[in-house]
Amino acid sequence: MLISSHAVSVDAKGRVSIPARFREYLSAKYGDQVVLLGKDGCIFAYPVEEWKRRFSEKLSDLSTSTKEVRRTLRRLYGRAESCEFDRQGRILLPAKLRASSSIEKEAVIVGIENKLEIWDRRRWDKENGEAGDGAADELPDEDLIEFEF
Amino acid sequence: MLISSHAVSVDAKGRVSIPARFREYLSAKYGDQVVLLGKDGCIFAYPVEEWKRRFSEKLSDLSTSTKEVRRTLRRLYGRAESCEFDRQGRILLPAKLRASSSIEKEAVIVGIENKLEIWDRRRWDKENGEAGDGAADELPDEDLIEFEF
DNA sequence: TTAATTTCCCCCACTTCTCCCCACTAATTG
DNA sequence: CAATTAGTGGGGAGAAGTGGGGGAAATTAA
Repeated sequence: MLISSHAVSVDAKGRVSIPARFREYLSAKYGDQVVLLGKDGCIFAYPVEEWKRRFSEKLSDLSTSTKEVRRTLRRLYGRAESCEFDRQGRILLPAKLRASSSIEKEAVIVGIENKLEIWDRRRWDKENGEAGDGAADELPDEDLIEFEF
Repeated sequence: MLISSHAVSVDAKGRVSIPARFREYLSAKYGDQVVLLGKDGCIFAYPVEEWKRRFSEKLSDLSTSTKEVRRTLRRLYGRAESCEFDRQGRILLPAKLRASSSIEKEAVIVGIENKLEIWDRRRWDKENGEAGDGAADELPDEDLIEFEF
């Protein structure tokens, strides 16, 4: 299971190091290929098997006979990017996705169960960080969480 | 699995470079021959085996005794074009198909599971791009996707 | 049948980008 | 505190994308 967040830097070539713990888990369980998808102002990184499970498998049997289905597939696949770890355990974030998620020099990588999210650090702090406004108290009550998400 | 979109240029002779990742996947899995078919204002490119799987095999079983079936086959096969990669990994888009899909100088090639789509860049941006209309939010929610189709 | 024209495809040259490798620094562990 | 691992950064080789020249093949015309 993936969990926790790490601040990392984005180098001039647009690469980010995937924290070792995440990488070990991903490689062992899924292999080195991940699928990136810009969403919610950040980048989702699915292990490719996880992507297939969530999307391909559900969609591949669907008839493509309606225009609406073809359109949805286009948007989903067209915005995704497949990429692999380099030998240093980094991935290259395509310029397109960096732009759409405002990621420049500092990023935050968050492990969420079986995918990663990659955020621009400022945006992460602003939207999800624990700025001194007692945000910690805003965490959902465990007893309620199962109904809320 | 094919995934992601790439902007490419169309040269004066009507050729487009198929991005290396797509080409590798296609050649390894299917060989070098693809079948082009104009549809939805773009060009669909099926690996020939995929074409056969989708159409030939399903249709050859059908009786050709009805006029309606014969007519459908005529339209499908009549509009399709077979072509191969050249040594530089490019394909020549027949003028007919370029015209019907408005492809001129800039194109976008999209990998969608097991086929490619080739779009005029402007049309792609307009119909499927992420212009600031919050289009990203239109992506299907993973959890809902199975119920939507 | 030959000549003229067009189409297509191979090859080459150039630019850009990707990824490997190496080196350095920071952090972690024993 | 030493030793190992993790993260960061850049140089450079090779691959990928682009565009054009030229020749072979096919088509059309004479």
